[in-house]
Amino acid sequence: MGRPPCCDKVGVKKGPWTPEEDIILVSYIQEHGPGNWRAVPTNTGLLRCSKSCRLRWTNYLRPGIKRGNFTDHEEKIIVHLQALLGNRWAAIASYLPQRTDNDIKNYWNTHLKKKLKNKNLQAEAQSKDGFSSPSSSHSHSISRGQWERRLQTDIHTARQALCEALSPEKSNLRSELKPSNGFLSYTNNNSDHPTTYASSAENIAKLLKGWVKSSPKSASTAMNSAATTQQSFNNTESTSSEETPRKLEAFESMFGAGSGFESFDSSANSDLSQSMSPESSFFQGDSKQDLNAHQLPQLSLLEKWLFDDQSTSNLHGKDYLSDLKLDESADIF
DNA sequence: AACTCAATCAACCGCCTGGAT
DNA sequence: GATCCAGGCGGTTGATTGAGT
Repeated sequence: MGRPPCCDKVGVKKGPWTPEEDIILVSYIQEHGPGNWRAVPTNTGLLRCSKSCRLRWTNYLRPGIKRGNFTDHEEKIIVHLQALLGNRWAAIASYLPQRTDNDIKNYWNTHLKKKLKNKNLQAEAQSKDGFSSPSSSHSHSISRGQWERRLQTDIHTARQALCEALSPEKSNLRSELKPSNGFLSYTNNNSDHPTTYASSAENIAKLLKGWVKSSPKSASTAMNSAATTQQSFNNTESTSSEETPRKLEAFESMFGAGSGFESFDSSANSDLSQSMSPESSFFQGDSKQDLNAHQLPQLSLLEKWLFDDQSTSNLHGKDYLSDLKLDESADIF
């Protein structure tokens, strides 16, 4: 027989997470590290499904998450990776480790889809005026040879744009995307924003700021519990609102510098590096989904091709392209 | 000030895959 | 090999927020 069920759905709480729940979850993960989600609700007393706990952690609480304000470069990367990989948000997110797949998905659905639609409309309008458009609606009627050439052109265009997005003035972003073992791995070179647990405390603090406004009573309860957990205020940077600065200081003192969460980083990051590493999430996901074993080396080829040094891009681009069987590479789109 | 509507995004749902039994 | 479950993923929903009237 298999394992017991992850959670019985009776008595499981739904809806937005409260700061109290966040604190409980974060405290538990600090102690035990992420993983074994099934045990989280029972061990913490949270009336949440294990899935919900995992989601809350991966999408909101885990360290190193950047929220809001997608940069132009990130936008370009998302657009081009979406063109290459389709709606495989986890795979796309693996190239932007500071972003969650949910965030990218939302951003795509709310912003980028519209932008691209407008662009397409413009292109269609132009084609009606006599301009030819590569994405015209007559594409289905073109011959296979034409289609293959067009595909190669599209791939080349996408690659150029992606290279453009990644270099050269975007060195800060590029520093985050380094080829490793043929794939991409994340290294955070930004000393201003180290990937420590404090960053997730900031996330919670930000959450609290909004939450305090809407429900000051329960917020103070949460903050009191946080404050009683650790009395010493060694506040370094306060993101607190003017209304509740001391409460947020209390919270940040709990999770911020010197709170012991740094030790969590060193221990938990090894776990995280597995759960968060681009290659693991990317290719584990692939292996589980539509990509078969034959397609994996092609994707790594594709990545190599995409992120190869631009100076050799044309030459190698052709080589890699010629290695890609058209029928199979078409599946990528 | 009150209302409507659109935009945003956190969270849920259902499905799939790999691993455990 | 069959069955069951945990974890992961993409699609979708619904509450909240902000802009416009």
